Amino acid sequence: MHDLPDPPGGARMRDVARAAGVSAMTVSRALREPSRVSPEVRARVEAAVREVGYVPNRLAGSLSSRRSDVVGLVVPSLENSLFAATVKGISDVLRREGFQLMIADSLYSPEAEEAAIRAFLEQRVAGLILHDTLHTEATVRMIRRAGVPVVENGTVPAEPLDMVVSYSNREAAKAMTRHLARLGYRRVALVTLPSAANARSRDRRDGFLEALAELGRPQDPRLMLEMPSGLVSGAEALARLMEGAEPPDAIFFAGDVLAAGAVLECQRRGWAVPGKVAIAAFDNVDLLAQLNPPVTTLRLPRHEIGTRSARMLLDRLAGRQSGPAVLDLGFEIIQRAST
Amino acid sequence: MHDLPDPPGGARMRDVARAAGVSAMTVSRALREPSRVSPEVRARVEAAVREVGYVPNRLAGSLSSRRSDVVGLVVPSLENSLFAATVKGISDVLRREGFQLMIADSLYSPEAEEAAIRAFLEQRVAGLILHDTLHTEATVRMIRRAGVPVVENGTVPAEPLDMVVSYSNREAAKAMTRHLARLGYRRVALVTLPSAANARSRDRRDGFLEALAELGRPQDPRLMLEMPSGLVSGAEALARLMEGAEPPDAIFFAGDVLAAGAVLECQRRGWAVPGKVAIAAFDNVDLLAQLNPPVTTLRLPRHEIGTRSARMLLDRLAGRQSGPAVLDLGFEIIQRAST
DNA sequence: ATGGCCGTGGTTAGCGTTACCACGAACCGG
DNA sequence: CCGGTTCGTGGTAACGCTAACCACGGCCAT
Repeated sequence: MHDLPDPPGGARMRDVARAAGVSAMTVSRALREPSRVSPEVRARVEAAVREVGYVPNRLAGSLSSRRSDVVGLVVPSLENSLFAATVKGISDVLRREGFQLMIADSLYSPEAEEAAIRAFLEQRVAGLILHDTLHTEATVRMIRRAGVPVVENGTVPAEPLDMVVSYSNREAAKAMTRHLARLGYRRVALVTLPSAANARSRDRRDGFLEALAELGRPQDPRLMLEMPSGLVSGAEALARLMEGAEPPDAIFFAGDVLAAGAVLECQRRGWAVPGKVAIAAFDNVDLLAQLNPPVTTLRLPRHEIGTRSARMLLDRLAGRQSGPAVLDLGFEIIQRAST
Repeated sequence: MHDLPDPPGGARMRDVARAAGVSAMTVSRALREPSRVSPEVRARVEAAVREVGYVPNRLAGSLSSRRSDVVGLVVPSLENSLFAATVKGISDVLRREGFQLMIADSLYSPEAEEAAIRAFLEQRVAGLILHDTLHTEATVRMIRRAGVPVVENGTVPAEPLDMVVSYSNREAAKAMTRHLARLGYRRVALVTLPSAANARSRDRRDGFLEALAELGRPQDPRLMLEMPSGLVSGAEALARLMEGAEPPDAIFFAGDVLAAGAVLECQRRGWAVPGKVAIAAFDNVDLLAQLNPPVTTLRLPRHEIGTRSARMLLDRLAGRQSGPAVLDLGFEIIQRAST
């Protein structure tokens, strides 16, 4: 909280009004509903605005009108480029509609998310977009009480808070697992991010297991691994899985850039991919297409999740849409040379 | 701009006051300066806050106090992970100090930046952090008039608006060019991002040329190329440079992931790096360390730029620091196997 | 002509908070 | 034991804007 040096240049609406020879109310109208003001007055007001360098005070405006044009967004991490695509999609839509974006990271912690959401509600955001679907009880209560519309993004949750725009992590993992089986791989391993604080990881693991069950294959704990995020981590996962007694013939890296790290490690070890082991990834980062070999992966509508989330939120705010809604945007398998 | 559904759950300060049996003013104090209120009253107020589910309205608070706890940040792109590190640094500091982050992308356009800044000033942000140093005249006027503190980040500008936290793109490019010369490379090529709307690219080119001049080497236009961002683009740059009559023996990719794209292309073509051609990059993205061979690059203090920028801004807001200041955080060469 | 109605602009009363000042009660040294 | 601090609290007036009325003049239809 700190000083707002308005004083010297801070022209207020009444200064504009004086300069234009009208009342403050007319200035307000000329700015927000130009059609309700005569053309001459409108021109005088516009000239006066430029003359005095007026910058409207939305704090005052929002307080008075009880509306806000700020949307709060919480992502698990600001550094992960996967979320960046979604953020970009959100921002694109908000900009066009004249909304502002307030952003915070939850660090994958529901408590940190709660703090961020509380701060957003204090700023009286018009709506929230949350990239995690796991919330504390206090968070849910707070949001309900505030009556603010919410879009959740990370996966398709069992009990949506309000609106949802996502793809299904479970279905995506299941589809890729089946795909690998169809290609003839018999021992498919799964590497996920730590599932403890990450519902998406759990969903992917569930999808993987479901596919195995459908295929009538046994679960083999030696073929499942949790690894932290990062290229190095992917290389290590590869090493660990391959040095076992019955190594996998295919590895599905269900997260982040793990798969890329593994492919690069295969290069170093001189292992043929998919000759020695096939590798599949979860997210279509462009690096995967450029690796040697290019990596089979899923195309997830990251950017569209952003645009549709923002649009859905704004529709609700504009009263164009009413109830909760769940939008599953699906996914697509991109078969490349690595499998 | 849309409806703020305060009504049902929207407890105001006076509701808390009533529940606690004190005046609204006392509630305000209990919340902001607990030490100035007796322990019993403080406890009653805290209980009342929980009881009625009170969420302070910072719009009203800021309007009244003429302070704000929101910082506006403009980055060129929300998708580029290079900026993500800086954003993260900023966010980390702001969170700890109880500030909020409003973010927008300029798309590398000064006009879009102007629009974003105007919107931020309308929201009465306490300060601005700008990742570009190229601004329209109107932008400069607006910021000056608003009297809001600003930190610029992208490079060390000729005429700082206010405060600056950065490394010098020119010095960094110069250092890497000298480094390559020292390693014995005779024909060093430079690939930059399009310099038209990107002051950083120009700075890097200037640094490169300065180094050549110091080394007494001629400029060779066939050894300079501008390419858009991306891995594919790096591969193409490599191809173009190498198919010339007198190809370079080293290429300095001064931006983004171009270098990575080039190394991957070399793998595909079976070209030894650095046997056939040496490759150096500009930014220390972790991919570069994992490629085969690992790529020589610069370590730039991206995260620290964020933390220091935020801290400098908050120091100014707290009156702990006064004048403009330029902080050059330097860089470091990481020599790896690719050169 | 005259009543009503639109199109325009002004007036008033907040929005929910904080700054500022006032006030009474304890407290304290001379 | 009394004038002056200090401490804790409350009242009031903004902060800059907008919602909701209200006023006024001109215009048409009857």
